[in-house]
Amino acid sequence: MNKKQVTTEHHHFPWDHPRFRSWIAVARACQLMQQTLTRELAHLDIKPPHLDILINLYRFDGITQQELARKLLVGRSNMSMLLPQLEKRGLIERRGDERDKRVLRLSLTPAGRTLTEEAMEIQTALIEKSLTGSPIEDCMTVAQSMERIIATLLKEDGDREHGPSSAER
Amino acid sequence: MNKKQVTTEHHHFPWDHPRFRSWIAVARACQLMQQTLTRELAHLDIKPPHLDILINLYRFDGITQQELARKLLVGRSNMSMLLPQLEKRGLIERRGDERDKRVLRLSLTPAGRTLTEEAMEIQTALIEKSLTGSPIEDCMTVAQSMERIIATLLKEDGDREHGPSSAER
DNA sequence: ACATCATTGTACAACGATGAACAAAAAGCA
DNA sequence: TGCTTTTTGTTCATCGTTGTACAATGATGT
Repeated sequence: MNKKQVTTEHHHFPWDHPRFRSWIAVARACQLMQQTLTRELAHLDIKPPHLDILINLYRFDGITQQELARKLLVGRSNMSMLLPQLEKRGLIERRGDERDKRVLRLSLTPAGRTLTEEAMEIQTALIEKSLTGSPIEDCMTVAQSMERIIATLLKEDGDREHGPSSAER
Repeated sequence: MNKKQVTTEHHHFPWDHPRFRSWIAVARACQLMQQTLTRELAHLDIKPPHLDILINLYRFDGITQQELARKLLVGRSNMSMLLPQLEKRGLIERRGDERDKRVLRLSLTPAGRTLTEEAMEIQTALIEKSLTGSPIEDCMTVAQSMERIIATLLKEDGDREHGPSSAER
């Protein structure tokens, strides 16, 4: 009687679906990771959104606000709110492009680069610590699944709006 | 010289770490899923946070605000802001417990239950559609990895605060 | 050249999430 | 009993995110 007499696979409730349960776990893990990162980043006086920006400037010097927003999957207005803060703190610079006077090209200051390296170290350590329980091959499986999901969602998402997106980060 | 003379595995940059790249994919997938769900839920006039609440009331009738907040991994104040909205819309009820006059016990109204079922259908469909590219066994691997991450983060997280947490959702 | 449309960044109002401070009720302990 | 501590929920200020509307600039087409 320990099979609960459930012989059908009707899945009356969402939480009986294996994919649903999987995704809930993903969402909760993400939420927790974000909260933990927020705490561990606190003494640098930055938050995950700022770090996302800094890392992208670290990789892609001279990027524009538009491109940055697209990589981070956020709206342009978001960048217009956050970037002036980082600029006032002397972490980034915004220079207008001469050939296209609409765009602002972004780059890290030396102080910004130093801070970014410290913050990336913290983030990397946190991720390593959280994922040491999972073998590398499992991580690759996870990555593949997530890439597929991203591709699926981005397809119907990109159709409706901002043109061809990449979001490679 | 196109191998950049890097023969070691030193991983100078975070994005060279396989676990780091895996996690970035997870975070981006989560972000996209949330945005997509927000859009598909729009015509019901609710957002993912509301749905999270409703689903938990659907499963755990008579739960308190504190318990609900702990399951959702958010602060109590958050519930104090959101629940009155849902109550005014006639989707939930809040009745004071007689034996403990501090707590408010939450339950869905018939209208709330109906709406929750509609919303869950939308969410389930979205998840199924996004994950059909991944075989069930991969989903199970993902779920296991995420559970491990949740356990790891919750351990050091629960130490600092609210006592024993479960967050089973 | 001129009109039209698209793109880039900003301003603003609305909303969800957070942490701190607070009041009320309960629990623990002398 | 009376005191302290804990728990539960609320209030408030702050912050990140979104969508809309807008101005400036560039691109396109006639």
